[in-house]
Amino acid sequence: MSSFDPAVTEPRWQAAWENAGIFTARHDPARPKYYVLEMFPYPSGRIHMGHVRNYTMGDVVARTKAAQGYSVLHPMGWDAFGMPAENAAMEQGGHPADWTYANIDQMRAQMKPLGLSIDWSREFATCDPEYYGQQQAMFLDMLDAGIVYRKNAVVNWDPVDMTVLANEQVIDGRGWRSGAEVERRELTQWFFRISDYAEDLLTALDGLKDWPEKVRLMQANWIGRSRGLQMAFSTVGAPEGFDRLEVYSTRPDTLMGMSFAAISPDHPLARNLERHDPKVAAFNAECRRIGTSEEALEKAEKRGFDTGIRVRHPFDTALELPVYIANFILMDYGTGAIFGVPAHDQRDFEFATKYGLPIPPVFVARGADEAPLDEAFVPPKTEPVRYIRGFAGPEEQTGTDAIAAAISFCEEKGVGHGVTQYRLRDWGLSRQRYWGCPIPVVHCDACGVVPERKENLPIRLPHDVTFDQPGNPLDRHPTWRHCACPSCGKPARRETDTMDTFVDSSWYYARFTAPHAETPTDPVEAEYWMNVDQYIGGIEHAILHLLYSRFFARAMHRTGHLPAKAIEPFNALFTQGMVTHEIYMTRDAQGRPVYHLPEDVEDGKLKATGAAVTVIPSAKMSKSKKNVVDPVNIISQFGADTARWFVLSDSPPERDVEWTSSGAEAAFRHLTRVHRMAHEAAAYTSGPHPADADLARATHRAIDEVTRGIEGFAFNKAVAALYALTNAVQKSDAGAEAKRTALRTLAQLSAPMVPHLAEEAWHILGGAGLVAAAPWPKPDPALLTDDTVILPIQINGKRRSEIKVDKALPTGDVEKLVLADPEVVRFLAGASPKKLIVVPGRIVNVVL
RNA sequence: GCCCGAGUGGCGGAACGGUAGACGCAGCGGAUUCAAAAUCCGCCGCCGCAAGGUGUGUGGGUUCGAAUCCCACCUCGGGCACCA
Repeated sequence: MSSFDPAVTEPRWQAAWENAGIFTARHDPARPKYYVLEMFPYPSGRIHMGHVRNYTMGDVVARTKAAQGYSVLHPMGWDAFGMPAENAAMEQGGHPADWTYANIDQMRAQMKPLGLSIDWSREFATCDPEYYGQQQAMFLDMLDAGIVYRKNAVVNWDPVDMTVLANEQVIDGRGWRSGAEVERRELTQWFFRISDYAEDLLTALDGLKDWPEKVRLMQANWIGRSRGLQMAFSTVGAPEGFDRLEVYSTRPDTLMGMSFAAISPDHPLARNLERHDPKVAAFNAECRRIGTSEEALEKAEKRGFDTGIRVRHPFDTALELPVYIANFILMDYGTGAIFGVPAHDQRDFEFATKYGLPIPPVFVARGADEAPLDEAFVPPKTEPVRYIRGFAGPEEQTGTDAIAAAISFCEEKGVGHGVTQYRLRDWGLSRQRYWGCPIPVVHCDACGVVPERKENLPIRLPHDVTFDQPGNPLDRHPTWRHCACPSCGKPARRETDTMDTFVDSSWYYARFTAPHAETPTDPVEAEYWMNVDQYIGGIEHAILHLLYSRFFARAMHRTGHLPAKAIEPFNALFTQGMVTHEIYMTRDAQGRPVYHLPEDVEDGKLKATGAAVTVIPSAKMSKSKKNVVDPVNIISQFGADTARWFVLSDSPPERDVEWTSSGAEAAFRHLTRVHRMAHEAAAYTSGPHPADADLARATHRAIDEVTRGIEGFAFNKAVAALYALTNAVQKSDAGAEAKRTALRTLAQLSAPMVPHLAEEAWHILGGAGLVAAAPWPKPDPALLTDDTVILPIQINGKRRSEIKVDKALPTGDVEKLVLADPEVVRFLAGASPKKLIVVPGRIVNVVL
């Protein structure tokens, strides 16, 4: 009997699959198709356990669907543009393209031993000119269709490095390299009109039945539809042209509780004032140092600057209220100006407290009297409250009703009008960086902004660039930006901004259906393969990537690149958890923490020195904490099947899984056991046995549980069912043929998870052909049900006894048996029960 | 700060509102072995000799019955528009 040696068998079966060509996606109109996609990786250079988990899950689905008779598309590619390649070029020299393609080669070489059922013939990288050229073609179509436009927007500007910084490069308001205080700068940038699709993107969420509810909720909140009042205050003492101040509020019912107005530091009025008043300029500059991220703005201490300007209250024009510039007002939302109602908004409350403004309550809880507040009173809008400073609708009403009444009232009085607003902002796609898809437009002194001609695509990135100085190398390239105007032919300049990498990942799923087409998509292939039937990736992409992809599919449809059915490109979504590991730490002489790789630690001690390590609870694997397990090492030690089996075991896929060496060893042990059992069963000689029927039952129960586990994305439960079947075969007295049959089924059911071992076992047990090509087993319903059932008996909700009854026994007979049960008799002590609840086939509860 | 999740034995977890702890890990006992490894068999929430009690982050509530539903809170994680 040969021993279990994955290092030998895994490459052998991978070669067998390749020779059979069974993973090549085939456009076969006679068969239903199934498109499985995992979020493609960024080519960092090394795969990590998170990748293994993600791709193994997709592989389980792909292999199961293939066995169930679908024509499966399961592709792989690379999200290859982005900042890390430029950072590497700056830090280590070299070129982003060389770095990226070398990383791709390494990662592909690390992935192939996993034995994934991927159609590698469809592989591409988003930095391939063949890919980004088609992206440029779509950009031009979208420009033509009015989906793309230019406007000014703020960026983080590092005044020392003279470069634009990403939010993650701004640390405590300073540039990560230069340490200089970051400024906000306005640049003219390209935008997608995603906000035009806000309503559709919101309402269509209801149709995404196979998406996690939490993702739909997060997207709905992100889009943030609100109904409110837009109105103008007349101003006193404002500069010319600012005699009115437009505000938007979702709580117009609280208008009588207003004690100030506030505008964004980027509001036109604030900008006007700062030109004449150095104090305003200084305050605004201070605000702009917070950066551009909403998180930073919200967390910053609330500060304001009294402009001296006043606004008149629309319902009491004698009342004049101060206008502040405030650092927490966003220019992008509403009109960039608000009226502050401190009694019913916590931010306004803090602001009013700080600046000594009045806090008049508009409403109080039902039955309560007006009293000074020590925090804002913000009950749910659905809760009825009593309005003491209301002006529309009854005294007692819900916030929702009061808002509607306030809008109607204001519209009647001509004070303002009801509007529907969205929090969702247009998608800025311009990046002042080299390693991205060039935006295919030309700036001509005579013709303005001119789209490049499609026949000139792709506009390729120049290779001869350097990263020895900060800023965008495209800007300082000696020749690249000089070109002829596509319209008038005179000398002109190329756009040197490139596209946000979210653009690249917003349509790769469509490109996989025809990766080498001469147009962005091939209508015939897109029609057959779209949509993605199952998309799998991290929850961190719940909002941006998925929302952008949903928008882009709509934009592609409008420009003729996708069929109507593909505007929601992902039929089903699954978001998987992270792979975590304990962190091992010691301290150096200065008391600073020093982290250690798991492979250098044994029994809580460093292998090298024997020093005890501090164990910090599990966290996401990260290089800085060194709590990483390299899949390459695991594969060389145990084989790919062990890594695959581990990441599917124990934890539910949507939750984090903690990697432990004992778990990996257990996985390996289990696979070894199955291998050994296959050999033993193959050598068995014994006739039929009465236990054969029980084993068949166990087998069919496993078919049922594993199939439901896989289809319900509960791989951990499928794994548990496979353990149970393995145990059942081991303990069974069944005859040789019955055991072989059970083990062949075990091999089939295991094949999506541990495909190499499954092939090996299938082969040993005399299965025909490849198990990867064998049809998925179906459970026999007759073998799934039991005639008798154990019925637990509760007394006052506590389990006290049980009876074994025929499943079909009428409730009346069950009641008689229950009342005769010794435990029940003992508890009743002669009395009769108050109530007797029989849930047929499940439980009995006796209420005393 | 705002939005969204998650919390069950020593550990990972299982459980249509119906026997809490399936399955795995660790641990303990036994078989096999000259011995060990490997393997196999059994036990295993906590308190208790037992009877029994108790138990799903905390505190309330709904229900014949709550890990599951509702309210409040605590802790941890994801996202916050230029990280991917």
